[in-house]
Amino acid sequence: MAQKPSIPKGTRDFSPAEMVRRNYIFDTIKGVFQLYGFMPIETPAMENLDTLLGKYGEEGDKLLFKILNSGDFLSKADNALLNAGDSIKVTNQISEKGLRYDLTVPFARFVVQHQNEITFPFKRYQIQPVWRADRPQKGRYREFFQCDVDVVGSDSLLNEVELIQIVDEVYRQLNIGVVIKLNNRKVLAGIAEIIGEADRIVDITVAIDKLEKIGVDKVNAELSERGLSAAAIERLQPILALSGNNTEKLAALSALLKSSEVGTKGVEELLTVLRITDGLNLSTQVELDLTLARGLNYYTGAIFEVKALDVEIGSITGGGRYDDLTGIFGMKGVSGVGISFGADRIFDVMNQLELYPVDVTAATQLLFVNFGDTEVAHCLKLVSNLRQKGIRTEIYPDPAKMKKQMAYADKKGIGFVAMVGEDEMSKGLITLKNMQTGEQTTLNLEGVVNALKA
RNA sequence: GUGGUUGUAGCUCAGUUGGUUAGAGCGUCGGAUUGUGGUUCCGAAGGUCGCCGGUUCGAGACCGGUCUUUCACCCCA
Repeated sequence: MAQKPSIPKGTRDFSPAEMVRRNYIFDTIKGVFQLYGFMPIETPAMENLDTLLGKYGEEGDKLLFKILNSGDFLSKADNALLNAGDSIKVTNQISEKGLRYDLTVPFARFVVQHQNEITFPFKRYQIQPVWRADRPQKGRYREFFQCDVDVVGSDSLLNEVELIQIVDEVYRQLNIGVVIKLNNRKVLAGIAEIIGEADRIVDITVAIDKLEKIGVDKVNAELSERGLSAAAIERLQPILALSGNNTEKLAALSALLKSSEVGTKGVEELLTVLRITDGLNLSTQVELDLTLARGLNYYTGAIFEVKALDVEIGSITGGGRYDDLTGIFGMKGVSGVGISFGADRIFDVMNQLELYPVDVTAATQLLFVNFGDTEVAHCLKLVSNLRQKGIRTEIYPDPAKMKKQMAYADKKGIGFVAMVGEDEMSKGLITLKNMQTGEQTTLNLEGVVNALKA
């Protein structure tokens, strides 16, 4: 063996057995999306860098995969910058395209670009890979699939509720136990406002997002490190200490945020969403979580995150409302809300918990043994006939030894083998072997169909 | 981007304080069985020990770099 070929860090190959399982996940998600009236779109893997840059924060920009310009790209670069080793500025000169980082921003670009062809509210879903130049880690890949559903052009909170229903339905079908965490950016803005640090909302949210993980003391320490005043941190404490069920938390929050207009609006939104979902008999628990703040900073209203209950793997679905994403591309006043299912993490969860139904295989049902040219010519007709009846049928391509052909069927998990040699040909029959029981019977075509359909 | 971890046959892994020709199980291929798989038996193929450099009479083992794996941090699906 010379050098072993390999694939880039953080990417994966998927075998047939894995693809069958992944497709089960994609098909389930797609099915639910369609049930709620969403239509598919696709966008290119690469976007112009100016579409992507500046939408995900400073960190996000760093994690973008950039594509080198074609041709003699160095000739257009500034030698002074090259010699100075200024990677960032040189990058701008030699790269103008990048791989998409998520599906939401390309979607916003799509909406603006096609606004005259779109009927609003526009409900679309999109299942495609995205790329992030992150360091791989548990449940973290550099290439992974997102399954996005978004509604743009409607302010109604009914959309938020429908997204929660979709989450509930998808995970009910996949049989994954989850909790839906809900928060609202306006509430977070309100909190920042009443503690007198309205412009530090990002620092505040990033820190309190870690509450559950590192505890209140370390959160306070981090807030202090991020430059928040001791007085502000002091005023934040009642909020960090909030407890009880959703209703109790919201009541307390409502009082705390009374003086903040935006905060009060956020509380109202949460109340509305929770009131409606309460009446829907969902099997998934919806939990108000004020520490839920991570995620893209273009969110302006609801924020969602879904965590698996039985596997430690970070969030498997996330999303929220963004009031002005299209504004960045020159189309004001269009609000959108959406969520994204992380297919690769869902795949990991399903694998760990072995949650696939037994019949999730698209394996061949019937293999015809190849006995030679004459027999093949005869069998091909039978094969076509069976395929037309919807039976997944193949014929072994080479006149190999029986043993080899049988072993092939065995390893591929093919349930039945058909043998048609001279004898069967002359009688117009088929010898059918059940690979599980070893039982063998000679039937006509109709008999084979019945045996396979049973 | 920062810090730790990993790398030996297709896969999972042994390999002693540095010492001749690097092993096992599983898998693959062939045969026992030229119209019968799973079990059994026999046999074979398959390695630049991740890569590059260094120390040494001698390196799979030690040192440095690099890539890869994996985990944490930042951040995030």
